[in-house]
Amino acid sequence: MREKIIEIFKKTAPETGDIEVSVPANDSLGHYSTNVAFRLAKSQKISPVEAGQKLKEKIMALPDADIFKKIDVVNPGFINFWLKDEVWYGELKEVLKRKSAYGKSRISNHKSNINLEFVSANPTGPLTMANARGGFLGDALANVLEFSGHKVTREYYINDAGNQIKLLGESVLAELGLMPRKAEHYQGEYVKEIAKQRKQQVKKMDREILSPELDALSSLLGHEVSRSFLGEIRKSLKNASIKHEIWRWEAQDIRRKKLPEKVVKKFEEQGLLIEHDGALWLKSGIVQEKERVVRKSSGDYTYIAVDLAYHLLKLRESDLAIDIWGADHHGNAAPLKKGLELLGENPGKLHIILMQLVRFIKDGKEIKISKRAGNFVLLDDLLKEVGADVARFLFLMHAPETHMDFDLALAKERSMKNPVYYVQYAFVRCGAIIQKVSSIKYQVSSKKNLKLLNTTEDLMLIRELSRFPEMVEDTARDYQVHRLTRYTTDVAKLFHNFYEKERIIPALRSFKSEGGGEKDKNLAAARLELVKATQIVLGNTLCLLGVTLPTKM
RNA sequence: GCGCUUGUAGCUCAAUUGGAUAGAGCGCUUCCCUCCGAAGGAAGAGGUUGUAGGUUCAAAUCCUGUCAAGCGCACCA
Repeated sequence: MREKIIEIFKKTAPETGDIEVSVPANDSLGHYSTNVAFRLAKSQKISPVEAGQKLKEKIMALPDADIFKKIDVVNPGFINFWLKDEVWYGELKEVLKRKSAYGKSRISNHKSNINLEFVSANPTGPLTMANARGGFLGDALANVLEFSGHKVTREYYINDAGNQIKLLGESVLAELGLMPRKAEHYQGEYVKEIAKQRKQQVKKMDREILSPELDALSSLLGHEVSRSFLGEIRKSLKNASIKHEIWRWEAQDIRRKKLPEKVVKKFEEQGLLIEHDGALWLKSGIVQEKERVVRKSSGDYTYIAVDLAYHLLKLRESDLAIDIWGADHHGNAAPLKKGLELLGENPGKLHIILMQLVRFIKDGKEIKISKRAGNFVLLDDLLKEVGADVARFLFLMHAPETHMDFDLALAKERSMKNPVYYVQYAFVRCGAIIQKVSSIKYQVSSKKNLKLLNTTEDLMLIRELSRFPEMVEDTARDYQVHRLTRYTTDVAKLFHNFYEKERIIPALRSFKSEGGGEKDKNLAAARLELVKATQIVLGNTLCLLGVTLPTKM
C-alpha cells in the first residue's frame, strides 16, 4: 500500500527525493499521510499548504490516482490520503492468495549476503539468562532478513583460545588442590561439579605430561572442559529454538591460519606501530586516545588483533556483517571499526547492535549474574521457569537499547494475562472458528463477496493486516524486531474486537425464519475469509519471531 | 576523571527515526457471557516526556548545561 503511494510521488514529484509515508494515529487524518510538502515548501519558498495543494492537483491528474477515495491537504501542511475500499479488499485477497508467503519480499535486487553473529558466549560455562536476549533477537532477526529475501548466515563465534580457557583449566586444578587458587579463577558450583567429574582424567593427564608444566596442563584441561561446555550450550540453544549454522573457532579458524599476524603486518607497513618492552603497540590516537597493544611481549596476539582478523574475514565473505553484542562490550566497537578502516575495509559494512543488559528481578531483588563468581542463573532454568514462548516474546517486545527489567515472578505469575497468550489466544480463536465452520452445513450464494465487509471493525482489521509487508520491510532495514512483536498485539487487539462484535457461526447456521437472510449469510462467509487472513498474518508474524502457534490453549 | 547507553502514567515499556490530540499492557474504578472459548470486550481515572536553556512551521526525539541510573576505560577476552 505504502509502496503504491511512494510510486505515485516518484512520478509526480521526483524532485522531492526519498518520501516518507506514515500511518497517522487517527483515522480522521487519513489512512496514510506524508510530510513532503514541508520540504518542498522550503526549496520553493512557498507555504507548505500551497505546496501540498500543487502536489495534490498533480496527483489527481494521474490515472493511478483512482486508488484514492480522498486526498486532503491540511494545516500545517500534511497531505492525507484515503484509499478506496476496493483497494483494501484487493490486499485482503492478496493475503488469502499468498498465505504463508504473504509479506515475503519479491524485490530481488536488494538481496545481500548477510553474516549475522550472535550469542557467541565463551565456552567457559553454561549459557545464562544474560545470553537469552541476544539469542532470541539474533534468531528472530535472521528470520526477518531471510523473509525479506536476503541470504543470511547465522554464526556463533567460539573464543576457544587465549587466557580464559587456561583460566578455566586452572580453576579446575585449583578446585582439586593441585595449584593455589587465584582471584580471577572461575568459581561456583559448576566448577566444583566439573572437578569432581574430571578427577580421574586429570590424574591421568598429570602423569602423561612428563614434565608436568602447570600451564600446559591447565590449557589442555581448559580445552577439554570448554568442549564439553559447548555441547551443553548447543543443547540449551536448541531448547530455546535458537538456530546457528556456522560455528567458527578462534583457535582453528583465525589463529592457526595466522590471520592476526597479517593484521599486525599491515599496521606495521603503514608505520602505525611502536615497540615498548618487546610488545607491539598501536600508536596513541589511532584507534583510541591511549596506545594499545596488538602483540604481547610473549608473542601472543591481543584481543583486538584477533578480532580485527576475524571481522576482516567475515566482511570478505559477505556484503554485510551484523554483530549482536551485550552493552558490556560497547567499548570495543569504535576501535574495531577504526581498525577495519585502517586495514582498507569499509567499516560501514559492519553493523553492531548493542543490546543493553537485562536486570533480572526475583522477589523484588536483583539477581546478579556473573560467570566468574559462579552465581548465575541458567538459560535452561529460565525456559523451564517461564516457558520458551513467554521468555522470547517478553524479550522481543523491547527495543535493544532499553535497560529492561525482567521480573521472573511476574512473567510466571501473570502468565495468563501475558501478552504472548493474548496474541496466541487470538490465533487460536481464528483456528477454532475455521475448524467449527468446516463441520457445519450451510449454503451461501457467494463465499467471497468481500465488499460486504464494511463495518469499522472489519475495515480496521483489514488495514492492519495489510500493513504486514511494510512492517517486515521496515524491520529488515532498521533491525528493530520489537516492531513486529508490538504489531502482533495490535492485530490481536483488533481481532478480539472484531470477534466480540460480529458472530459468524450463528449467522451461517440461522434459518430464514429466524431473520437470517441471504445477505447475512454472505456477510458471515466474507467475515470467515477475514478470519482466515488474520490467522495467516498472525501466524506469519509469530513464525518470524519464533513463537509457537498453538491449536488450543 | 573520561567515554557509551538510558531517564516517558503507580509499575513494565511503545511512539513509524523531527510530525498532527504522547500510546499499550499490568495495577485501580465501573459495566458486558441464553450467543464461534470471558486466557475476551466496553467505559473511566492516571503525563509540565528527570531538569534548565537553545535550534524551527513542528521537539519525548536534534544541540548545550545539569541531575540520576546501567555499562565500559588491561601485555583479559
